[in-house]
This record gives sequence, structure tokens and C-alpha cells, in this order.
Amino acid sequence: MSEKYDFRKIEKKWQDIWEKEKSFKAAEDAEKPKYYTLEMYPYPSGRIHMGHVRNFSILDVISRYKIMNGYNVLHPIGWDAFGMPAENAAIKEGIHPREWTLGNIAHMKSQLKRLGFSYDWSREINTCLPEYYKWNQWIFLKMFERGLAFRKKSSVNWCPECQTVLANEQVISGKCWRCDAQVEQKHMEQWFLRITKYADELLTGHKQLSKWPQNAVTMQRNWIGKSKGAQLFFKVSGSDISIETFTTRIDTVYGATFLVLSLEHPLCSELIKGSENEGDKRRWIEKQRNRQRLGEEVLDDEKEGIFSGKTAVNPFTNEPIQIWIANYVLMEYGTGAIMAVPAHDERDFQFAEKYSLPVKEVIVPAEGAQHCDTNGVFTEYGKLVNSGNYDGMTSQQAISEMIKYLQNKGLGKEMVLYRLRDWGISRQRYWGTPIPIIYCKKCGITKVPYKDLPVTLPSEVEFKGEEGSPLERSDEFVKTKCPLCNGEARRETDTMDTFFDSSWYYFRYCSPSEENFPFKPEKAKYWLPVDLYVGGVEHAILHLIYARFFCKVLRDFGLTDIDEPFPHYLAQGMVTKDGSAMSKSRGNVVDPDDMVNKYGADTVRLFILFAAPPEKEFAWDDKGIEGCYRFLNRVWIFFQENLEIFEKHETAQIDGHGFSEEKGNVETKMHQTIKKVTGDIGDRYHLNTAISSIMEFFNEVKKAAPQLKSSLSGRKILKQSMEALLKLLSPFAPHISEELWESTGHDSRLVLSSWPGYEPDLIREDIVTIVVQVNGKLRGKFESERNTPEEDVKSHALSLEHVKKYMRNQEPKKIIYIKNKLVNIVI
RNA sequence: GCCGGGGUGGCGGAAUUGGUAGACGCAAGGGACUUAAAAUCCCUCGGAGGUUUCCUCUGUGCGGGUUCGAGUCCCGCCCCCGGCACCA
Repeated sequence: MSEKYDFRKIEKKWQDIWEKEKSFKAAEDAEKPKYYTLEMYPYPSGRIHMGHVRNFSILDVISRYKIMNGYNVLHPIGWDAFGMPAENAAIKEGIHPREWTLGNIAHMKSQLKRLGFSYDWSREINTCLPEYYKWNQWIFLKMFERGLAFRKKSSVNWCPECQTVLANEQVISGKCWRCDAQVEQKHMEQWFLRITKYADELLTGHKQLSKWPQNAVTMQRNWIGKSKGAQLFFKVSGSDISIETFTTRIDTVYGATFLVLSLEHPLCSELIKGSENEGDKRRWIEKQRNRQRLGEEVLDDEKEGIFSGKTAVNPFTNEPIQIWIANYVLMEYGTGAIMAVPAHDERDFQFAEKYSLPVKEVIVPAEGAQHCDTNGVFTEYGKLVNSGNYDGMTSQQAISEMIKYLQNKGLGKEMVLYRLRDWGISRQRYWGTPIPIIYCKKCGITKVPYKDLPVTLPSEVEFKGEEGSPLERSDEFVKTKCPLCNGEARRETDTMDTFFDSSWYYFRYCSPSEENFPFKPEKAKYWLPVDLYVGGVEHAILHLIYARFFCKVLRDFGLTDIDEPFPHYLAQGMVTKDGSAMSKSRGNVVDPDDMVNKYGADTVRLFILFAAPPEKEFAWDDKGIEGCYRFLNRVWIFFQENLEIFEKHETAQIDGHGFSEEKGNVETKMHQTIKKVTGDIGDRYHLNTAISSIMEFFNEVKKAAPQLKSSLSGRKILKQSMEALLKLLSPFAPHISEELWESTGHDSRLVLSSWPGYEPDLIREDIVTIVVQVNGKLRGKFESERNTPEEDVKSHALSLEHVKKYMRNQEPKKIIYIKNKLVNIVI
């Protein structure tokens, strides 16, 4: 009798065979079209979670599908192995970060293998090994030589919990992206990468990203935040100081009734010098600065400021205006000083009201134009009034005229500003790539010579969780010789942000053991760009923007000629349970291992792709997975019961029977299903509907099987259908498909067989269903040959009993006819 | 507040170009098999109603509109999710 579906045995068997036969090893081959599929490489936290399983399953289906379609597929995997959790484990449990990380990787690797993903394991990379991070250092030095990596003292984001500096992109609503602690501001000297140099290209490059989800592009665009405006200087009365401001609304300049400086503005101190209550003012500024440094939020009605005691001259009105210092102007954006136009800016208005400063209206809504005020303040473009020569102009006209005037008079100029700031990469932590720089008292900041790379992490260090990096306390590491004068020198002890590692790892996969360069340019030329990149959208303004930046930098180094690394990015949705993301604290975590043990990898993969399209949220359902398990069991049993169909003597026989309806239906369904699944995977990435159609097809085959078996040609169709079914199912549930492929007498590997094609003739596209409506409501339908003449279709439609009933003997006023689709009778 | 994306049965979701709303699966209910249960198989399954093998009306967040025909397009609202948030 039939054998039970033993997924444990089957899955292990095929994983071993694929590994032994190197089924997924990728090699450059100029004859074949290449296809590079990539998932965001995982952080080795200890265990694979359902989010990984979903991400990797999506890409595994695409990879296997592309292999079967004749592509030379590169589908690599590796580890984002540097980072805080390893160091925290060291502090808490006394285990070395390296040991912790390598142990986690070993475990997670075995989990991935059990899921049967089609990785080329020979290309595995691990960023915490010197073989990898040496090239971080190499890239850093090249950037340093070109002024793209530089040191700067500035106000930086400090996470008191992680005891390290964070990049702006890593501060989410004032909190640390990793630990959620309130971020503080510190003044420190740090290493930065000049991403702002590429701001404009990062923006224009979005044009090449038509296959990105819109929201990811929008998030990046907002993050880069380009705004066009004007720089304008204000002369301080009775001194030769000028205050530089930036405004996007130079058209409102006649309404600029005061100036506001940020608390951190370098001129604050000088302006208040010698003024009334100078001491009080200094104390006030200090108090406010402290609040800001602790990351305290300032609400709308908490706008506060002080009058500096000085005035400046509005260069357009030539009137004196007061200079204030206030907590609502940011130092980090623009020039740290603004011209305040309370009549046309909501924030300036709030401030002016609070301190009874003058408000002067200079813009009125254009006649007849619809407009809306923000809290009673007109902030839109309009028509100028009270603006001297500019009266009557539109805002747009005034902006260009006024900029011309500024430039002629040397008062300022046109200016473009970005919200994006340079990327701070220094981290005061141990478990990261050492920054290859040496400080010498005599020679200053010096590069570590290329021949001395990599600068490796010392292994004998103490992890105590005290402030400062463990590297600082390692004499072995810090003490060194200056490469220029050979004198006593000190190494940089900051390590790199781990986003540095992930900014170029997709290049490394192309030649993972290359020893002279970060990667071999010819190999990268063959494989890149990545044809399909899959990962969570939470990295839209972190990893995805950094990686685009690095790609352009590496291009400018001459190592690649691509502008964009990921022309097609698919943002997969979250995996949730009971309405929220899976997390330990909520106790709603489903462990992939448990599911694989209970149902097998094929079922887990099938289910996680079945219940929602890839880009949407996926709600885990303990009962839902049972449905997929039942489906695979039904397939298994069906094959066991019909194996005799595949016996040799069956093949070359002639059909002795006449037309069989079942036979035709199943054959049609087979070709329709092949077409549907091909489109769903290859064009739409709708893996859930692909699975639905496979299930539908199987249900029909199963139902028709007894009848098909009664005729020879029926048996032939049944055999074809069963083979097609295995091929269609194989990217989703590769183990069971491969096993059944073998047990139906095939010597070749299913994984390397070709994707089934469909015959347009056999899809029976020649038969169409004509829908008949009366006054737009469905009243009947019938089958008709494609391209039946219009008159015949109409008269057939009118002859239907049901249709006649609704026409109530009336003459149709009009008959809408859509070829091969529909007849709508209007009465 | 600004910028994105959504709202379809009890649930996850289908409907690809304006043309049969609810595919596929889950849950639920009924039945078969069984001493019994599990497993499996079959049937029903948006709502209301009726003369109940079938038929009618109604139905895709709400209100309008365009159209022979709207889940799909347009206008106005409501709600949910995500991102940014004094960016001058």
C-alpha cells in the first residue's frame, strides 16, 4: 500500500543531494543570461525568525524559478556579523563577541540548511572576519585620500544606553534605533563620510528606481530634503558682523520683522556681550541648551527666546529689526539663523505673539484663488503687498527678481540646501571594523599603510560595560609606531558603524575570496546590478541609502560602472501574530524550528508564501498552516496511488477512444495554470495566487483522475498533468517535488529541469465566455467561439430565455457589445 | 501638521486593462466511514427574502458623480497603518 509522507526523511535526503551535487553553485557564464537575487543578509542574533523565513522563501522561489527558466542565477548568503548585541553578550555572559557570533552563525546556518534554500554556500561571507573587514579599511583609506572620509568636531547623537555615537539615520523620533533610549547631544570629534557630496545624485538617481515601492523612494527623498531658496545677510547695527540666513521665501522679506538665532549659534555670545542682564541671558541660554542636549522635546507653545539686545537692518526695508535667540531654531539645518516673517510663517507667528513682536503682512492670496490658512497664518504663495517695487508681483516672480537683486548688491545669493547630513561612522565600541588611522604627535593624522592592512581587533580585551571602548584600554592595540617618522604613536580606537559593512557586501559576493581588491571588477561587471533585492522597508533611509551612496563612490573609484546597485527592490511585509509584530516581550513568537519539526520545511515555505502577497503584512495563523500541510499530504497520497501511470509500457500507446470531455478540460486547465503561475511568479511576484492556482489545478486533476485513467489518451494527459504539477510546485516545495519526480521514474533532477511551457492553442483561448447583461445586470452567459461575428453573438444573447424574461417584450434601446466578452442590452 | 499606503464574508486574501465580486485556504455547520475517536472523504457557507433542484432584491468604509456598466475612474468626507515632524 501507499507510503506515508515522511517529510523528515525526504527533506534531509534532498538537502544532502543538492549539497553533494553542488546544484546551486554559481559560475560566470557568458553564454547564459545572469540573474542576481539577493536578500538583506541577516544579523546573527542567535536564531532564524519568521521574518527571515518569509524574506528568504520569497527569494528562493524566484531563484529556483529563474534557474528553471535558463538563467545563470547567483543567490548568495552571508552574515552581518559585527554589532552591539555580541558585545552586550560579552559584558553580560563573559563570552567573547567572536565566539558568540561564530556560534550563532553555525546554528543559524544549520537552520537555513534545513529550510532547503538554494544558496551558493561557497560564497558565504562573514563581515567580522579580517578577510572581509580588511576591505572596509581599504575603502575607508581610499575615501580618506579623496576627502570623502574626514574628521570633524560637532554635535553628535549619543546613546547613553549603547555608550556610543549614532548616525542621524539611526535616531528614530529622538530615540536610539536599537535600544529605544532617549538620544542625547554631545560635542565630539568624529569620523564622517561625505554622503552630502552625493545628495543630488542620490535624488536624481531615483529616476532609475521605477521598480522600487513608492514609499521607499518617498522616504529617501524626504530624508535628503532638497530645498531651493536664498542666502541673505543681515548687517548688525553698530558693528561689522553680518548674520547669514537661509530662506525659501525671500518673497516675504519685507515682512521680516526680527531675526532669530539658534541657541548653539556661534554669534550668540558676542551679540549679548555688554547688554543688559548679560549674566541672566547667559544662564538662560545654558539652561535651554542642556534641555536640548538631553533630547527634550519642545512643544509648539513652549517656544521661548530672549532679546539679544542688538538689532540688524532689513536690507530691503532698511528698517532696524531686533535680533532674538530662541529654542525653536535648529543649528544643524541651514545657517542656524532665520529671518522671521510672523505674518506668513506659523512658527514665527506663535513666537511674535508671545513676545509682542511686530507682524507685517506682505502677501495676499491671489485674486479668486482658493487658499487655506494654517492657524490663521497665510503661508502659501500669493501676491505681494507692502513690498516697495515688488508690489503686485506673484510670489514666484518676486523670488526670482529678489534673488537677482541680492546677487547684484552682494547681499546674498541663490542657495540650495539639503536636510541630509554627513554620515557619522565612528562608534566607541569594540565589535566593529577598526578605523585604520594612526595619530602621531609629530606627523598628525596618518593612514595605516595599505600593506599593513588589516588592522585586526585584539582578542585579549576586557568587557566590563564601562564608558569608553575596550580598545582604548588595550595597550597592545593602541600603542604603535608612526608609519612616517617611526616615532611613538597611537591608533584610532573608534570602530566603524556596521552599516559600512553592509554598504558594499553585494559586491563582495561576486568574488568572495578576492585578495587584491574588495572585489574583482570583471566579476562584478558580470553579476551586478542585483536583479532583485528583497528586505524590510525599515532600512529605506539606513542601509538602502548608504548602499546607493557606496555604489556611486566605488564607481568613482573606477571599480564598477553601475550607478544603482538595486534597480528592483521588493519590500516584504512584516510577519505578525494576533495583530502585532512577533516579539519576545509580547510572547507571540512562532519559532521556525518548531514548525519545521512539526510540518516540514516544504509546508512552512508554502504557507508563509500562500496567505498574503509578499509586500503585505503576513498574519501567522496556527490553523492556516495545517491547510498547507493537508495539501502536500493530498498531493503525496495522490501520487502514491497513481504511480502506475508512469510505468514504462504506458508511454507510446495510441488512444482508442473518442473525445473525452474530462480529458479536454484537464488539458486546458493544465495549460491555463502553467500560464497563470508563470505570470504570477515571473511578472507580478504574486506568489500567493500562484499557489492558489496550483491548488485549484491539483483539485481538478484529482477529481478527473478516475475517469482519465479509463482511456489511454486520458492516461497520457494525467501523466502530463502530474509532471507539470511537480514542476510548478517545485520552487515552493522543492523537497517533496523532487522526491515525487524521482519516484515517477525520472533520472534527472527536477531542480535543474526546465520550467513548463504552455500551448496557447490548448489553453482554449478559442472558447470565450460571453456575459449577457440587461441594463448592466448579469442575466446570463454562454460559451462561444472566439471572434464569432457580432451579429451571431447578439442574437444568441437575445435568444436566452432568462434574458427574454427581463426584456419583457420590449425592444432594446441600445446593445453594448464588447468583443469576446460581453453583451449588455439596454431597454 | 506634512508625505506615502490601505479599507472587499466570521478570518487571511482573490478579482492583472472599467466588464461574471468573494478564486484558493482557514474557521464554522451538516453528512459518510468507524464500536468510538482521530485522520480522511462529500455537501453547505456575504446578507435579507421567496412560490426553495431554483429565483429575487441587496452588498466591496461613507456621501455624491462619470459610464450601457464602478471594488476598480473623478470630487468630498470618515477611519486604520507606516514614515517624517519646529527643516525656515
